[in-house]
Amino acid sequence: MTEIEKTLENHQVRPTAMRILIYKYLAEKEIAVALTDIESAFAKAERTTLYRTIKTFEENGIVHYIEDGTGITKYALCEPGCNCELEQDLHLHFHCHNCDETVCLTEHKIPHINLPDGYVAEDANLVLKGICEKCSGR
Amino acid sequence: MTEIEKTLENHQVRPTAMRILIYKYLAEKEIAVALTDIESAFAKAERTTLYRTIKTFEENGIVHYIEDGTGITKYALCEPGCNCELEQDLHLHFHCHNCDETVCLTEHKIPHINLPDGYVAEDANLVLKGICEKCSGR
DNA sequence: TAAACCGTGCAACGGAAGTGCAATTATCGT
DNA sequence: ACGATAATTGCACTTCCGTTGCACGGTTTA
Repeated sequence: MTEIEKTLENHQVRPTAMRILIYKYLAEKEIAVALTDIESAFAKAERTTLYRTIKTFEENGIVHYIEDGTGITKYALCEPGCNCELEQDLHLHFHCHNCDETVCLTEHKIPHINLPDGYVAEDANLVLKGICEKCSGR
Repeated sequence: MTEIEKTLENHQVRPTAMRILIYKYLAEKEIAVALTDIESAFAKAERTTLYRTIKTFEENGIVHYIEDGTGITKYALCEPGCNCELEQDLHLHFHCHNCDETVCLTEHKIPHINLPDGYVAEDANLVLKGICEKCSGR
């Protein structure tokens, strides 16, 4: 049994061929991917299957989804031990408007914000936008 | 000439009847509104007209759009003197998952973040999610 | 082994965003 | 005041993405 299969089982996800392939794809990509990206990578597979696979991954804490402001939901593998539900675990994301890629900046957490009375924050989403490392030419 | 008409002209937008109505609607609402909200408020008007009106408003700095993570673009009037293009002018937004309303917290600015080398941030979007003042019962 | 369950494929739906074009309305120069 | 011109609006249609229902097939479990 491979590492990937173990990982999937650890998250109560049965390691089918499709799921292993998609997991591998996500692991190789260093950026957040949209459903359409996975579709073009796996042109032979059904759109629905990919959709439900990523949905299963999400529900079982294998990936987290990212709203980068493009209106298209993207996904990225959770870090080992990441707990996306807790506010202090929330990292920020960077969206490059040149290459349209979104990356997780896992080491950068969202700073705590003091809200007005009556507001209770349970979640947060911070997306910085601009030019990424690759496109800025360093 | 009313205040609203003056405001529109200040932003190089011709004050048509439709636009004045929509501006008034936005001004009365204290929360960010989606296109569909405007549609239901102005059921008699054409969807496209509303769409293009809000687009015009946006291009001329009358409203700014908000990505609150629901996948639906929302809009809110800019504060007088607000300059949404400058990073230091970016305020944050709060989305309540109970009433599904999004409010601008204009007095709360997005804190500055130090990015890794090569990344150039030009814009930012921060949405806090939870229970709003109205729904938390204070 | 039969039954239950889960994953996958196929088809179709629905909402939201966007476009092209014709018709109407407002603006401007003369 | 009038026609030319440009901006605004209405209508029809398209596209894209996310989502669901249903049926088939393989796998697991009693």
